[in-house]
Amino acid sequence: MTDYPPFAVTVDLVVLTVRADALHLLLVRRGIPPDEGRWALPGGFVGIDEDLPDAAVRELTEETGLPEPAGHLEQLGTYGQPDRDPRGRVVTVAWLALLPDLPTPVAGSDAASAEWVPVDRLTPGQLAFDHDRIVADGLERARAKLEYTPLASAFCPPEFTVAQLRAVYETVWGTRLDPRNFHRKVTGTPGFVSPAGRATEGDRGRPAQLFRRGPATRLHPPMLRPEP
Amino acid sequence: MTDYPPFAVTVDLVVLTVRADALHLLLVRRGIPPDEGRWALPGGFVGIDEDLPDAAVRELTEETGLPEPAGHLEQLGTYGQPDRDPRGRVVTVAWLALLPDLPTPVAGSDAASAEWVPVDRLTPGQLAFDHDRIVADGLERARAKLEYTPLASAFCPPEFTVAQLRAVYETVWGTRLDPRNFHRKVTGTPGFVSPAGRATEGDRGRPAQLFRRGPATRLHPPMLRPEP
DNA sequence: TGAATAGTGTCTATCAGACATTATATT
DNA sequence: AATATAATGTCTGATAGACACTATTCA
Repeated sequence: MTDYPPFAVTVDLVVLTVRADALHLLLVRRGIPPDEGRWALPGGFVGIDEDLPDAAVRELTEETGLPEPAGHLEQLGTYGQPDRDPRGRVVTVAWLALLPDLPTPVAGSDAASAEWVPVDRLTPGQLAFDHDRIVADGLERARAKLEYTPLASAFCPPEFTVAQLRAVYETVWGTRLDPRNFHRKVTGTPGFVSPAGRATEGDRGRPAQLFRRGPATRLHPPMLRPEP
Repeated sequence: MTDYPPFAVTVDLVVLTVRADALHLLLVRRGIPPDEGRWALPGGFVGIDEDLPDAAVRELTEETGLPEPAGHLEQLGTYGQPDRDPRGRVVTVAWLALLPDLPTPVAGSDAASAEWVPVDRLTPGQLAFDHDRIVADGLERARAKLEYTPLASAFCPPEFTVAQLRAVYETVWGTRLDPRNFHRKVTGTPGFVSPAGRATEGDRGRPAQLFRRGPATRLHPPMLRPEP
């Protein structure tokens, strides 16, 4: 193994959630050089005996302060331009996490400086390293996956209403969807959602039925974005 | 950098092509331990100053003997289980390549032992390392991408007929598609293909119009796989 | 002329989008 | 009662699947 060039390997996380009708991204302010004081994706080095998904889950739980990572976690892509990190040759495996809005604000061991930032407030060049591009790729992946998979429910608590699910689509896509057609579509797509049997109470208006995630892993037919 | 665990980083390639109405995968027979003599994906170590896409293109051209990588190349995913390589901690960035059937057989510098293998002849456990899983992921990615992108044309030469394109879909998906509906769909989807203005000659039957790849990057509406 | 392949047309069930209507809660 | 939200129903145009038919070549 000494024959081969030595790399450092990190994981970085694009953690998205929907809160207050805006798509939010979890960012940390870097406390050490390089790029000290700038916003960056949460992440860190992979242990020499640690599997990549384990490293991603570890960073996610550390940064969010949640014992169990609810929601969804998938590999996004690997970024390894030779000059992307001034410390040397660092290849990062980026992960995309979709989480329900957390009841408690972020408070983990490393998360003193972690914050949810609305994605439409991000400006190019604002993030450290090549994290701008990683975030852009993560957003596009999330938007595309909502079309063909039931992953929108990963943004919701275990039980949710059709209106909540619709708000996820509208927020992630930045579009408006007809509530009646959306309701028909969601309840008519096999395995998308399963009735929980209960209903909401205490709100204005007629109570809404609660649903859980259904067994489907892909949507047939897909929920296509409205064309511009 | 000496503080961080040292990894080796490789690229591995899932190279697919359609020939003789069967989906083929490019494999090499390993000439050195570990797993000497077994089939494996083409690939190799990334240079310490080499970008990841450059390493993938380099391996692809070396193994296929083609100066320009026609077709399509995209990152597939990164695999880094601690025990996946007995030589030590090796993380591999896998790439998916879709190529037109090569006029000349594979003949590159390292490619003395490279061969096209029909994918339905692969048996579990046949490949070295964790390459079984990487191939499975690559196949699923290719099958899924044919639904929502015009990438099927990456399997075709620069000019192709609708029937050739249909053969790609049928081969990759392992299904039969109605030639008439397929023709209507392909020519009716904006930007999927552009007429080349010429036609085939010398075959049996009516000559077919030739097309080139269109400008679209995604298909609207998608070409959905028939449900089983 | 017959065989083979390319391409067009037609019919029908299904689906998406637009929008009216009914249902059930709070204030 | 007025208002707000949930859920269902109706209509229309577009699309997918099934399949008849026409077009153009070679043998």
